[in-house]
Amino acid sequence: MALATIESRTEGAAADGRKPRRKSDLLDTRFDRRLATLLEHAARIFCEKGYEGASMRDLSRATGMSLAGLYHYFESKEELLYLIQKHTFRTIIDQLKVKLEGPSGAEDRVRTFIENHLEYFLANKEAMKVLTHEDETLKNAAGAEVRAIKREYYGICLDLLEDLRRAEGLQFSSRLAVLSLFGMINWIYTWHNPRVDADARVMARQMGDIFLRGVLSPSRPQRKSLRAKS
Amino acid sequence: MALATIESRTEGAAADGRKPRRKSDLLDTRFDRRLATLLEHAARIFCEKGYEGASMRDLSRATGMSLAGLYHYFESKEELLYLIQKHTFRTIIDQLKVKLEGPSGAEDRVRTFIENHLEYFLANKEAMKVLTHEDETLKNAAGAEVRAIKREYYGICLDLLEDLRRAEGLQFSSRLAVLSLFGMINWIYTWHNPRVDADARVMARQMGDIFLRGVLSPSRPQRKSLRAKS
DNA sequence: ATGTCTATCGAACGAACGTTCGGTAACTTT
DNA sequence: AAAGTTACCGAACGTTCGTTCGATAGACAT
Repeated sequence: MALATIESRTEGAAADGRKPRRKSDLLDTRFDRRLATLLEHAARIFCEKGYEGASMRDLSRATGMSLAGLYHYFESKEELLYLIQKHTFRTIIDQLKVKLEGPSGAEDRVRTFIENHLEYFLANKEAMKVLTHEDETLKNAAGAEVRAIKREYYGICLDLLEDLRRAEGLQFSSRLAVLSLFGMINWIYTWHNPRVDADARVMARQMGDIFLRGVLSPSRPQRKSLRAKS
Repeated sequence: MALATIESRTEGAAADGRKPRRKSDLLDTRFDRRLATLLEHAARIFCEKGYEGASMRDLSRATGMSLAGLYHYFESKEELLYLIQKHTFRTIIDQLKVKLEGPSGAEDRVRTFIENHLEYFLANKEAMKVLTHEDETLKNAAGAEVRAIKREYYGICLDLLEDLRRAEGLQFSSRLAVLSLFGMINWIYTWHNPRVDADARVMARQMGDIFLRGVLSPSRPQRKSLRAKS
């Protein structure tokens, strides 16, 4: 039930039932800009204390806006999380699609995927941690919508890997490959330290090496018996 | 301050300041057994709703024990999380050490690590998700202790990988390798479905293949130029 | 039989939570 | 100048939270 409002708010003002706006859309963008900075603060707070652990009073304190004033920009704490997750996911997907537009080899395309993910992840650590960590937090319609976007992202990666598998004439479980890759590149939010770790470009190169060699190498004969089997 | 109590409770009753127990230790084990089942229920609830989202009333309902009665077995919700995390981590490490006792090749030892991790993970999904997901939740002394155990576990894996690197005369960043591996094997809690995915043994084999080939393969010449670089 | 210890409970406490209400001051449109 | 809209606020509401208090009933020791 909340989703209807959510969607009308975020999917273009022209579609909803209100009167046509006569003022310049400057006011519209002022609203949007203010909302955007609220979302930024919220992402930081959700990142630091977790969604459940964060309070509206935390956000009020961080933004200097009164508790009641916040509700002028969204209608619930849940919608806050929804807006953060949806925007973050859409942005990373849109950015990826642009980078995949030109023709390129199957391996390069997978490397582009990894690089795009890590670049966006490290440039938007807080929002990406909220996206990753609060994966199962949203329920109902809003949760379903975010989960659908996630499936789209997963599907793109799966397609890239299956293209690669076909191009190289190899055999491996695409599902396991995607999920292993996602593990590698998502887990990063638990450990990456910009003062000791390389930047996104370099790390995409290194992780891409590990993953792609692992997936592309022919299975070499086991040096030793791998435990009793058959 | 809470940690002192926590430690005296969990590190053997003989060391604390109480009178020597005259009753048979049957009562002691009854207490411990009851506590253990409470911890099991708590792990399931923390797993389902997250630590912050779970309430003591949830635990009371799930166990059939009154809200007040729970506090006979631990002194705070925080200690509950601490006990779950500490016990889970210690058990997986102890189990690993046993399996690593015999002499074996460097690669097999890494495979043993992966297999042990996945086996324990899938056999104790709930506790392991709580361990993984509520990584940064505990603060102060209890948090520091769990973090120290985690560092021990990380260190074991790092040593195994450096042994392997030396044995094979290869060059790769051990830090990145460990953390990539941890990503692969920890991320599993977000997707593993026993009805569609293989069991721990098989998955350890497959993930081990990807990871080890990736780390062990010599860097093959790039088929295509990898973007403009130099 | 009496006193101590263990396990448990109903009821309550104060704090914090997400959210709402009624108002106000500034700005826009008429 | 009047009317309407937008952007906010202080104060409160009802709920839920983690935790504590005082009591009780059985088990065990003296």
